Amino acid sequence: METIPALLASRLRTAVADFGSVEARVQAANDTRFGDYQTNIAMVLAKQQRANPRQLAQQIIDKIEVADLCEPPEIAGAGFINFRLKPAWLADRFAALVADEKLGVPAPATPRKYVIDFSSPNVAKPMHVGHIRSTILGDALARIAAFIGHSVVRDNHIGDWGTQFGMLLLGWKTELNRDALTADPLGEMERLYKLISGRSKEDPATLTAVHQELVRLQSGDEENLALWREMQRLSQTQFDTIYARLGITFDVTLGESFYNPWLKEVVAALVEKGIARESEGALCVFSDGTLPEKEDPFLISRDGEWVPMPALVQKADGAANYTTTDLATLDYRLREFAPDEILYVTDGRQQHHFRQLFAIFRRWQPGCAVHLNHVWFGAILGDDGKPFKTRSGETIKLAGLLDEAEERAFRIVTEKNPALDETERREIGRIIGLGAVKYADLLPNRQSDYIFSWDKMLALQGNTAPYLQYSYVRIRSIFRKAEQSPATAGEAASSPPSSPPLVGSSQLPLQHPAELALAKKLFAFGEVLPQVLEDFRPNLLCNYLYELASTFHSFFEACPVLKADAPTRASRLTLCDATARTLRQGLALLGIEVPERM
RNA sequence: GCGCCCGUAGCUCAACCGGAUAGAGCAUCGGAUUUCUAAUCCGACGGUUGUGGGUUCGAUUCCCGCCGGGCGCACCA
Repeated sequence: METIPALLASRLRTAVADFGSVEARVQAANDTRFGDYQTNIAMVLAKQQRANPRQLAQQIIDKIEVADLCEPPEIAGAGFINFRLKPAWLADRFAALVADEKLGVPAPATPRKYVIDFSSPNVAKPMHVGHIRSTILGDALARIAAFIGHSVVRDNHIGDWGTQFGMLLLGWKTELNRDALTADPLGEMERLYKLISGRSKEDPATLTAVHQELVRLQSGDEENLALWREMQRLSQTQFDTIYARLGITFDVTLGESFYNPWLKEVVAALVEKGIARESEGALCVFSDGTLPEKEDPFLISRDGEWVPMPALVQKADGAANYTTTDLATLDYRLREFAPDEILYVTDGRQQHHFRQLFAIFRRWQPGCAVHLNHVWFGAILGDDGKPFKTRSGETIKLAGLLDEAEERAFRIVTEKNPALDETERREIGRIIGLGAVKYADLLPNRQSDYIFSWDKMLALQGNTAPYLQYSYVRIRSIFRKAEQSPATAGEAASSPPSSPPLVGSSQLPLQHPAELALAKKLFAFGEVLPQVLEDFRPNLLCNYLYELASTFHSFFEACPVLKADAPTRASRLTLCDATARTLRQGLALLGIEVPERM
């Protein structure tokens, strides 16, 4: 289903063809006084041709053929062209929207294949608040891309290899508390890591022992490998528990270690192609001088001079590192999945790493058409504006955070709706608590740092998940009542709000301003979703859903549904049904569930 | 020092590749409920968009300088 702006834009393109070539952009009017949609095409064209914008606008209006869908367009301000849709067309359009399973989201011109690399926890470390944004953001993007009609591979790249295992192995062999391991495996492994890490900073002998354990692991020592596998297994169990709670799945879960067999080849290929060379014992990639200095990821300015900032692909001790693994991973993904796009959802501190990685890859495989995107995000901060930690300076564990969210939500449900039995209150608390956490994380612009606040996150007023869920609940309540009361012929959608159109297109008298506002807001779902994927910004979807919910609540207050006369009642029920479906689908795309009552 | 990001209402944040009178929520104040869930709605208050220039019909948005903050800067990932 084509969106309204796309429809108007195509009409504009035809009308403007004689005047020059310019991209026709149509957007929803920001004020109903101006109509429903607007374009600044005449002003853009006028600037291009040093012509009078209002005159050009008039010429465009004279030529454009839109009489079937809107009133004669009007010129306003410096040269805006405003469109006001005809009520009859609006009604037809609304009927089509209601009948559309995808709620007006247009099919992509060319479906693409996305590999989305997100979450990426580390073995032997509990998942903490630092993992939440990658996990939730990546999941939302995956859901959105799939819903639009792209194909998606969800790829969890586990940190299962690296120098931390030297510490863990030594700790495991010398300090392991079996009971603690049984009770809380990740807590115990974390304790061991911290213990040895602290000790090795002061004691050279410990440091040597740590290094020996690492070397033994890397050279294939059976005992160490077995312990390492045990740590992996215990960790994966914990990850799976968290992902199950969050409703998140992966198509591919592979550790960094999986790519070890290819590391030598990658390095050899880079050397052979002259991309990497030896420097201070390490193998490095230097600038090839094709980029301006400021944009070159292999240069850095020191004291007014541009000096090399190479990327290491092999350390002086012969071991590979992060960059090498990422190159091997990238190559593997291309061979295995042949994606059009790869998304790396990580925090913003890794921007330089990915710029280097992408640049090396382009030199290594110049013909490859894949788009590489570093979808980065800002930090989560505490009240003090510093990285979010507990009072004692510990990182906040994800499992505990989710527990607390559910518990707080449960207490609120109990307070608001004590009549429900405890099982149901628990379930509602779970849905609301998890929804609140996810929504609070997705709402800010992803590149901003944001301040974590329990109160804000679980606030039930304002732009929050519970507010959106409540809109849905109110609608469901209407339909429950509609079933009880003697329904007039042929309406009353029963349980799942995915019903077919309740009435025919000719019977949708959208007249009340609140009805029209709601219908127009519903049209916008299909306009917003592609934008979300364009810049990987789910916050646009959050804002849309909030506006939709807010528009619905206004409608709900202004327009009685069940008490309205027959044709109005039917059209209002249809509005409610479409709103419920859009809210439920929109929240589902953010990984958020809706309760039937709350 | 250099690079990236940021600076918008008392607080937390928006603003769709430059668009019309910069929007929300929280907080504060005032109103609405015998009516489909008041976890709601309606209204008021609140701004020199850090600062100084520039480009433009038009700038929170683009360019330059300055002030302030965060992050990063070769053998960790």
